[in-house]
Amino acid sequence: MQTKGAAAYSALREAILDGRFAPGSRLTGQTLADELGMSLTPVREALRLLATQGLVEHDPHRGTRVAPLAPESIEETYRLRRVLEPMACELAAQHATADDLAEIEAAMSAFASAVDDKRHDDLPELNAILHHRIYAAAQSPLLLEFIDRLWLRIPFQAMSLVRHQEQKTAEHQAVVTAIVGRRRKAAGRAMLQHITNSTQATLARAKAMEGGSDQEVS
Amino acid sequence: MQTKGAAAYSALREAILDGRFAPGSRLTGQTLADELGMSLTPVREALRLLATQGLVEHDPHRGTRVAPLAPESIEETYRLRRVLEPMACELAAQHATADDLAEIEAAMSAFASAVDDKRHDDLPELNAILHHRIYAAAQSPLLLEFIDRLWLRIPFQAMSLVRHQEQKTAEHQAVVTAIVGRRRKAAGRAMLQHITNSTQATLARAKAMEGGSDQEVS
DNA sequence: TATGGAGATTTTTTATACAATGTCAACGAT
DNA sequence: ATCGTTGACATTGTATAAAAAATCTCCATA
Repeated sequence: MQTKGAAAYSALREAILDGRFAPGSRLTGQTLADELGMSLTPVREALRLLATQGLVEHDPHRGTRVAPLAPESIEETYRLRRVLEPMACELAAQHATADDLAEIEAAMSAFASAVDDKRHDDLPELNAILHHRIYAAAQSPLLLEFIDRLWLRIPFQAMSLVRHQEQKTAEHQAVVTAIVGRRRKAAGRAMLQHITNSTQATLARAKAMEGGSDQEVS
Repeated sequence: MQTKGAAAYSALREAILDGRFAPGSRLTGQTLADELGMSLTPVREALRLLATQGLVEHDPHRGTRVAPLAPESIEETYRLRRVLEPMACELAAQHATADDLAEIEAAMSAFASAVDDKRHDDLPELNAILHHRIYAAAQSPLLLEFIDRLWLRIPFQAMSLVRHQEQKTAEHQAVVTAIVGRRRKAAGRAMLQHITNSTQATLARAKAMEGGSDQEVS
């Protein structure tokens, strides 16, 4: 079983990304501890972790509040994604082991099947797994960690808007094919294209719902 | 007065970077608490913070140990530096405020003066300040954090080898001039050149001293 | 001799109690 | 009437103690 600190962390993280806490609202330790059915200590730990990841802001002796996630921070996230994730794909095309490739293709099939079967609820998870496996194949732990940090800032939630899934599948397939074929530059270009397309959709959607919290992912 | 958690953090951080704890050695909470003259709680907090920054590794119920920085990770560090730091320079050229530019030029002068006066001991510090101010001007907190992470992996220490300081000054000056002149691409190129040159020196030096710990920086 | 496990020990994790600090409202002075 | 001060209150920071988990030791057994 995971530690309570970890449990508190994921619970709070999910709650914040789901928008269950209004941005800027205060998070008092004891209250959260009561709600989560645990003591103050693990809750504090979770809050400190969230603070280092920028999801909450903490001032000594003054408390922690959920970070008001500015629209420009979404832009920042995607700017970094456009640089780091294609880079990871290039490295993956160079350095992926046979095992890596097998896992990537398995994740690709799983995603494609879910699209075919219209299992829309599974898509965010499968999408995340596919991306993560690709990046892991780059054999660059620090780069992987940075990318993970970026993904922490992408709220999953509903992800109910499942239009264009066929296009996303095609884009994913292009990336995977390039990596398996060891075509370094092509892999990077394909991922850049994929992210650019997603960005368009996300920013448009974010603007449309104006302050709404769920977004297009991947 | 700062909180004890913060005090513990900086104390441990400095100790680790100074090499006072051997990489891979175990950091047990109670022991550290005794040495620092405080209780376990703030020490734990500090350790968690250090873990998010990659200076220590933490496994649940198994303890935390100082991260063993692998030699191949030097290469990884520089690969990411070559991407992220030029990117930050481009952004700085676009978004730096008047205050940012003033601080950058002040840091530039300070570095140049130190070179002229042969105050070699001050150079690593001044170099770090200059770089950091440039990156801070990019107005991209997350990018700044990533770059800080990279710099954590560059051991400072001796840095006694102070050859080529005139060249480094010239390279710095080129970056600063481009940023002040709002020449985005030129700023990125100049920094890339600077880092590439440093990389050559660093890797050569690292290979030469084979396992030695101090390196050419910037 | 090698192996496997029960108990002891160490270390981490969590809970609870206490201290320190900041906030806010009521009050008084200018 | 406004501004500053004081004190009660709420909340965070720290210490200490108890609980849980992992590791280690050592002996019995194959």
